Amino acid sequence: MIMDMQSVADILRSHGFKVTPQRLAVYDALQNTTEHPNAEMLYNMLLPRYPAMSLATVYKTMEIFDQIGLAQVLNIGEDSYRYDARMENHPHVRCNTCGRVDDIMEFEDEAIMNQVAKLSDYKLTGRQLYFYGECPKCQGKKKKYN
Amino acid sequence: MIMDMQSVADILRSHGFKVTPQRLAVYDALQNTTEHPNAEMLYNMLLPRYPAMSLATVYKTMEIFDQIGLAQVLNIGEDSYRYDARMENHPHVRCNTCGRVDDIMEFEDEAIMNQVAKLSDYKLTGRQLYFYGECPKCQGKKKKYN
DNA sequence: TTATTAACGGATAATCACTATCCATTGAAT
DNA sequence: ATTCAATGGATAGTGATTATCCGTTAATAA
Repeated sequence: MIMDMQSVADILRSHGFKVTPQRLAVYDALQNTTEHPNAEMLYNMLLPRYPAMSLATVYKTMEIFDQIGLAQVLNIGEDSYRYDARMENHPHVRCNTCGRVDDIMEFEDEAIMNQVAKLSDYKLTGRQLYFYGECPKCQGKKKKYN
Repeated sequence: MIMDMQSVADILRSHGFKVTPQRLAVYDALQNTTEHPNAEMLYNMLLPRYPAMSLATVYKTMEIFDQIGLAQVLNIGEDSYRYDARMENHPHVRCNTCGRVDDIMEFEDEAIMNQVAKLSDYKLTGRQLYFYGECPKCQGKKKKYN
């Protein structure tokens, strides 16, 4: 769960990818935020320290991270993908008012998987569970999204 | 759950939208398929009978249906949206091999909603549950997606 | 340490699903 | 039947993501 830069470098190399300052910087930025940034948010987070950073590099890096299991891609029903460095499969909640996306950790989903497997006849390999509502701070405000 | 064309017409009118042959045709096509088509699939389904149909009309119609509760929009992690005329909230499963998307009906999700509400402090209003795996026909074949 | 080279980063063009715009046509209220 | 705002179709525009190109760099070997 905790992933230091040495481990990230090892995983990159073990999959035949080079270890570059940009890739480590992207990983570091993603790991040190809880806001599930999209590519542009990551780009803007990195720009102050890496003025030469390119948005294309962020996309290419995230594609690699997704491939080799260093990040997962979220499709929360917005116009862009969001990224998450937490690799344990867990549900997400988005606030319809402020747009923030939170992790739901410690969610027990084995019962769900069994129920779905039984109802569907599929051999299940993954899942994405998204919930929508009002976050604690926004309850009572007027909706902005959806 | 069963929605005849008269009811569709009434719902459109009651929301201030006009009833047009195109809108009824789109609804009819969507209701009579189980494959969760995206806009282009719907467009191609309609083309033989409505040669003047426009892809833009499909998109505009689906946006209205989504607004007034005649269809729901799915984000299954593909490059396009899929649509579903079944309005009861229910999970979906996509086959990683053939790409088909199936409904999971009769899924009991009250326990999940309660669990998530407790873990998140959100006031929940909706959810989208997506599962991935191999459909019965594809089990044993080699993966095509993801 | 240097040489070599395939992979990489950055800039930018291209792609493609979706949306906005424009205008002739049409549903529906009078 | 008349009127007119809403609509459909054609098409241009948008914006997130991807592909391309080329000078640079990480990694391996000399």
